Amino acid sequence: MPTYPEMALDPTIFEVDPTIWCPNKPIPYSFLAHALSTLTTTRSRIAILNILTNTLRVILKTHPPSLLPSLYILSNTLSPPYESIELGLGYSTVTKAIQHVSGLSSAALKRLYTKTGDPGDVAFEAKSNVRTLIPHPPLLITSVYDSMLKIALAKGQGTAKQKQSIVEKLLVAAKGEEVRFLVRTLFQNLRVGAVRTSILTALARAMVMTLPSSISDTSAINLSHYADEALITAVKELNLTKSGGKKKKVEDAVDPSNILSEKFAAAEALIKRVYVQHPNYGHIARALVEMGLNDLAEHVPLTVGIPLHPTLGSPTRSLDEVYDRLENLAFSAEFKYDGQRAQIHGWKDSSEGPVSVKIFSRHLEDMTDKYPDVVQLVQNSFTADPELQSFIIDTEIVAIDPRNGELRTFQELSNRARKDVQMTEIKIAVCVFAFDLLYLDGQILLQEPFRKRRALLRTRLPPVIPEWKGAARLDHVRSVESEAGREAIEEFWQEAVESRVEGLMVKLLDSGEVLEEPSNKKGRPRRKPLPATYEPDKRTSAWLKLKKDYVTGLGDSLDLVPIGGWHGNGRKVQWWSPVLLALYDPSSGKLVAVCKCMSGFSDVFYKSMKEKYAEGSENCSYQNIWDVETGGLKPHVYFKPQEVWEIRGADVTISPVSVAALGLVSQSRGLSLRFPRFMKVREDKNIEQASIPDFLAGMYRGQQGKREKVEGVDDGDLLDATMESEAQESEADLSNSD
DNA sequence: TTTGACTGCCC
DNA sequence: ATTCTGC
DNA sequence: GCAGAATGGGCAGTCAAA
Repeated sequence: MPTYPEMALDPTIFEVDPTIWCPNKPIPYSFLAHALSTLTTTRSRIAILNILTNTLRVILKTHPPSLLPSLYILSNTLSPPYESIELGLGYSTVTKAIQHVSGLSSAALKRLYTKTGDPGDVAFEAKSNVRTLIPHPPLLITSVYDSMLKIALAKGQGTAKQKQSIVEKLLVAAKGEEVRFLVRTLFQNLRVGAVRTSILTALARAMVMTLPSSISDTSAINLSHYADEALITAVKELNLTKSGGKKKKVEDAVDPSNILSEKFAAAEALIKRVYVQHPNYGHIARALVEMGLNDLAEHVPLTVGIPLHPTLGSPTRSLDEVYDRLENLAFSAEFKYDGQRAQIHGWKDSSEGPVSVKIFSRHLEDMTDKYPDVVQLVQNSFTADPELQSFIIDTEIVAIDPRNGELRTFQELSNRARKDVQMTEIKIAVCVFAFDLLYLDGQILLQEPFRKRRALLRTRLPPVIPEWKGAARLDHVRSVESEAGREAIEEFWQEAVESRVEGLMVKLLDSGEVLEEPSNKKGRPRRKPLPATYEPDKRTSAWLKLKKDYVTGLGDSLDLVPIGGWHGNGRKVQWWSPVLLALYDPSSGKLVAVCKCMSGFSDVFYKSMKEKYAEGSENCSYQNIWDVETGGLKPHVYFKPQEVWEIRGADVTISPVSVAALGLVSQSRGLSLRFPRFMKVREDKNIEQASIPDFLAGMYRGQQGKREKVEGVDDGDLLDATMESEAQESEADLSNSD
């Protein structure tokens, strides 16, 4: 194994040695493992970016074909998100393989797991005692990636064994740190403090400093993107002397480190912008390796049929906060429906040609197969408007009652089949609530203000209610504009609270300026631009999500008793996480588990919890000695019940594992909580004063009671007998005995 | 053939 | 999804 | 304020075991 350099150096000081391997020889996986291992030694963002930048520079300089597999391994993916290639293995298969290769018992591995809280660390320790007799050729970055692909592509009977054997071969060949990161990669949880954003930042910096060795003809290259030798040397000298003496005052414009920073910033912005509009490392790596940073955005453009990262909203806790943040700028308040985010692409390659449709999820998975009814709807829109050539819309797909369009729950939408769905087999009807238009007839609209995008959406893609009741509908989200006055907005919010939507999305209509948050006390307040453009991948302040769940006194709040816990993973390895929580059932005097909870605890609270319920103390047992009912939830340890916590959730759900309130709503299923999180300790309550099953059942019924018609389409047609009976059946499934 | 463990992905 | 933490 | 990490309920789909 070669001796690897110190990776955390400032990139101007780090020397890329092109002879570290034979020129153009594939790069050993041990190099990547070395880099990943170095990453885990620091939490400094600067150091992390240095390590990643230097790693990618070495790859660009010595073996550009290794760039793409390296990007996949670093980002814990195998393919672009919209091409679903999944490993299909997890704890069970990998643990079996580790067991087989290390020869350790399953109990010994469990002990290691409890101690380290990381499967990679378990494998590392397990294998550290194993002496391999036969020397193995070194693993290569490319060969590791190819093995992963092989695992992912295995299909059908007998594949579990096949996958396990590939994993075992990898583990046998892996040495030292390679074992740790190989296993973390197989678990798709690298935990090195760097995910997509850092990788893209480092890729940009690496490109600025290192022209890939694959670009031989530099005459066609615009070198202004890059830092030349002289600049790098100048910054290096500054960096080397900086620590010793005082930095000499230089004009900003000629300060070499400023010039380099600016080149970095420009390349980072470019690569990030390109990636979020066209999230495909393969296309980006190819363009970079062949043509460098030149015209990257033109080589890898936003493309109909390839998803872009959606804009996200910032959580907001009250209407007051909304007005505080947007001041007097015009906004639209929209219903936030409880369904599934969907980015829908529709296009014709020629005016007579067939219509192509793709439907992508919030995380850019291709779910076209799940919604043939929506595909049909889109195709009909093209038929209805022969002028239409292409579009990308942002929508929420919501389950509806096919008879009248009433909204149904998220849980009902979840019941839809996902693969190879045939039109004739659809059981859950949907409405597509469109709220944004990103692309129309070959024009990218991201830079247009929301008011304009929305106007185009409304005129070019009008609502559709097909004749057949089970067909997908198209509608626009219901909204009220700030121009209608605060009272109208309050009223609209009230309507949202009382109906089956999650709350409101408040969106800036025109680009403007707002007061910057007074982050440091002495800085005087400044105006900061707030664009109303579509910002892929950003949690923007121009979109505020106001969920009733966030607003104090509106969400569902329960007082529950902690009755057990699990050993935490990763950074929570020394604490109990998650914690099992229970209702108090006065009729039996027993505590009944409702849900697990891991959100809302501060580190300080975790520490005190671990002290109070210390392993081996009288408050903590491996057996269920306090006789609590946990249903399908089996914690590692049981707590002596003694306190009450306020727990908040967004909804009450019918649960396949919970036995809380069993028999009150359904004969066979209990109730649980969606998005549970810890609010505070109820010092004033003892465990007999915790919430009871009747209370939880009442909350569930309250939710079900909200059946007002809330969407905008009016529809008084006759009922379709078939769909009606099906709808009632599915409702019976959910809300009553089964 | 049915059941159940496991995985991936919605929120 | 939600939430907390370090930079 | 960003970036990262650690996890929630619950569904369909896949494959192995019963």
